[in-house]
Amino acid sequence: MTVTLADVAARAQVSPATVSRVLNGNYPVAASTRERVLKAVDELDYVLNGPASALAAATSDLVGILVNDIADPFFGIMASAIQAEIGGPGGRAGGERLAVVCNTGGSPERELTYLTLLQRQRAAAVVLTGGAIEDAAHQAAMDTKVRKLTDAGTRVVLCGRPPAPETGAIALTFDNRGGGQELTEHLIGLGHRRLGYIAGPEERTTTRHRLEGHRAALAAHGIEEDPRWTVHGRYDRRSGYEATLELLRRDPSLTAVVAANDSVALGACAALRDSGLRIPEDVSVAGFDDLPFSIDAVPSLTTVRLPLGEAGARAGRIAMGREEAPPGGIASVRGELMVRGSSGVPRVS
Amino acid sequence: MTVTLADVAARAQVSPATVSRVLNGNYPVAASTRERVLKAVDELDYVLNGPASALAAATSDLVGILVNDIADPFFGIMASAIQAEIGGPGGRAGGERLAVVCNTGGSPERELTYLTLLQRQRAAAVVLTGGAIEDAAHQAAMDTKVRKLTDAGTRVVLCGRPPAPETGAIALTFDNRGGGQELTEHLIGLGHRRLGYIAGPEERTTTRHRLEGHRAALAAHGIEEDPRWTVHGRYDRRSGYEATLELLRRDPSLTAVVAANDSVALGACAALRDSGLRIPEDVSVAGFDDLPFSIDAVPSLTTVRLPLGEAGARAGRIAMGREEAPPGGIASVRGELMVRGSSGVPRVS
DNA sequence: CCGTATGTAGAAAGCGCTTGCTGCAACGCT
DNA sequence: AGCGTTGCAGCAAGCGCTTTCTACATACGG
Repeated sequence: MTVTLADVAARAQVSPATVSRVLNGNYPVAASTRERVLKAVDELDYVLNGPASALAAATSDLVGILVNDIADPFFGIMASAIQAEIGGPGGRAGGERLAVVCNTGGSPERELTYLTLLQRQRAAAVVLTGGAIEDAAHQAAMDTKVRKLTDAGTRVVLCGRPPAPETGAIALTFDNRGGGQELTEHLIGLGHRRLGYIAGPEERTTTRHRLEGHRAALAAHGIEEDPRWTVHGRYDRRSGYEATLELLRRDPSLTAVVAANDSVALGACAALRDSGLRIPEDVSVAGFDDLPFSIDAVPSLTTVRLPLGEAGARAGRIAMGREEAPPGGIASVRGELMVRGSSGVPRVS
Repeated sequence: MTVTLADVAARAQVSPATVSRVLNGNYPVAASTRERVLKAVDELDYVLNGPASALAAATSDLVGILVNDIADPFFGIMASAIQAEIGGPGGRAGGERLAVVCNTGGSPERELTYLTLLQRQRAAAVVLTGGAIEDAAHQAAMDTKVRKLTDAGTRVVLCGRPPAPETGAIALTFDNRGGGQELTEHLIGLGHRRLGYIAGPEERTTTRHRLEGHRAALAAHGIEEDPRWTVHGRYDRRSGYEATLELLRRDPSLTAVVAANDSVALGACAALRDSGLRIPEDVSVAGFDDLPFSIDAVPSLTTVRLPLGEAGARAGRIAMGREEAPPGGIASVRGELMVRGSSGVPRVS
């Protein structure tokens, strides 16, 4: 059978208690004893029984990271940063923490399920990333679940997600509204007056915030928005392609298209090109997020850079208690406007 | 304190054993009793203690998925497919399986560490994705570790990774050699005779296999390879950009550049463009993998499509024992040549 | 030289669950 | 009617750790 603590203890001629203490390093053990134990551990190739340890200690080394779509670099970059900060030494029992990412696929049910699963595993912390779903019932369910986790001592931090008051969770929100506004103001500054907007799925907070920023910019410059100028889609390229065609059909005189994110913007570029329009001479395009591929687009994409890596790292540190939580448990992270080749002055009409 | 099985039992007026059996559903329980138990579970909002359960049952609901780089869609797509197949109902204790992805960042040490961590958690299965590192010591260490896992009853499957004989792991390998050969033959068929090759990191099996395929194609057509035509880099765009510049410096007369993967190919396109060369009129470019963004490149990328999603799904099913392992525990998955705009007949020199 | 503080190790009681075995009705068979 | 089945439920023994409490040296101050 597998080697147990007792086997190690026998071999090192000490009690199981001592072995446990050496491994956990939270109790004085004489250097000579420690050495003997470590030697036995090594010789027997002992691997701690995680469940047993977690049961006895009432907490585990597991940390969960929830993402909407693991195939989307937006989440991949964030998850990578979080995991880098969380994983590694520092766990219990002389071990590493096990930072794991869970892919919800954007489904509210799976989101909840994963939370339950992590609760069941007695996870040490949980980081939730990405925009939330604006459904009252689901949000309420999430909030109670989160509350339960924090009550049980699991640290919960939200990264790029709106705060959840009264749940004990710490939030690092992206200022999507501000970024959206700045982006559209840039376009307006170039002279655009007829701007199409490809929004994300209606039920996501991110979608609403970016759109609100866009509208705030229009309003600030006295531009009256034509209802035909906004189309809702998904956060992917395909959707951007189709939405752009629809936009063009509704109003061929648009001089700029603002997309919900970079993937959508790429789709928009393709659609424009396929429609025989040049970027930015005929139509300017703008994205959001500044994912790595955005700079490779031809022309490269004007967008709002979100500090995904930095925010993720910070969220990770907070989850580990290595960095203080922001005052009030809420911090807003700003994006940075990246002006590149896909936006230019509008054609004279 | 938290609700335990005993609390539920008390409330339902049955023994803890019965509650456990209802939850696990692996033992006959009278319908009326079951109902009473379920009601109590619901009323008390009971969440199973995972560690306790895993300890007693000597196995857990955890399934690990190891990836080299979570921010890379190549792995994201595969991980997503695997997770979709593995997660969800079917776990023990009326529960879901917890499919988690672990980001090794391509580091051999972290790869090993994660395996230990998963072993410690008594994971039910582990899926390893991506090419392996060609370092004898590391491979030996990995093999013993894997052997230990399979011996302990953890199913291990390799997805897009070379087989590890004698370890008990099941392998679903990508035919990188065949794909690489087919790709280069396509270029040769168009008339190219001077082909640059941007390889991945030297120590990865994937790199070697793709390069071998490329060389096999050259050899098959009697083209003698100039050593200046091959450059090694990383699997990212940046690397592709720099490598292409280097290639151009070494031999400006190249008419085609074959890249280690699509990201590298994108970088190559950018470098060529920045050097005033047209694609494919002046230089043809080819990638590998066919990630979603490849079709958006301008011109769209000629590449080899790897069935990432299908392979991942299959790996997931095998890991769950829901699909039979291939004969001999090894299967090779072929890629499909996608001829698109980035490859054309060479300019007349 | 004795009482007390100090440093280190062991004994043992769980942590909350699973499961082999036992117990007991109710049932059907001869 | 007697007895082996069958169907459900409970008992209790762990699973392999952690941790409190106890025990024993040794060191130290008065």
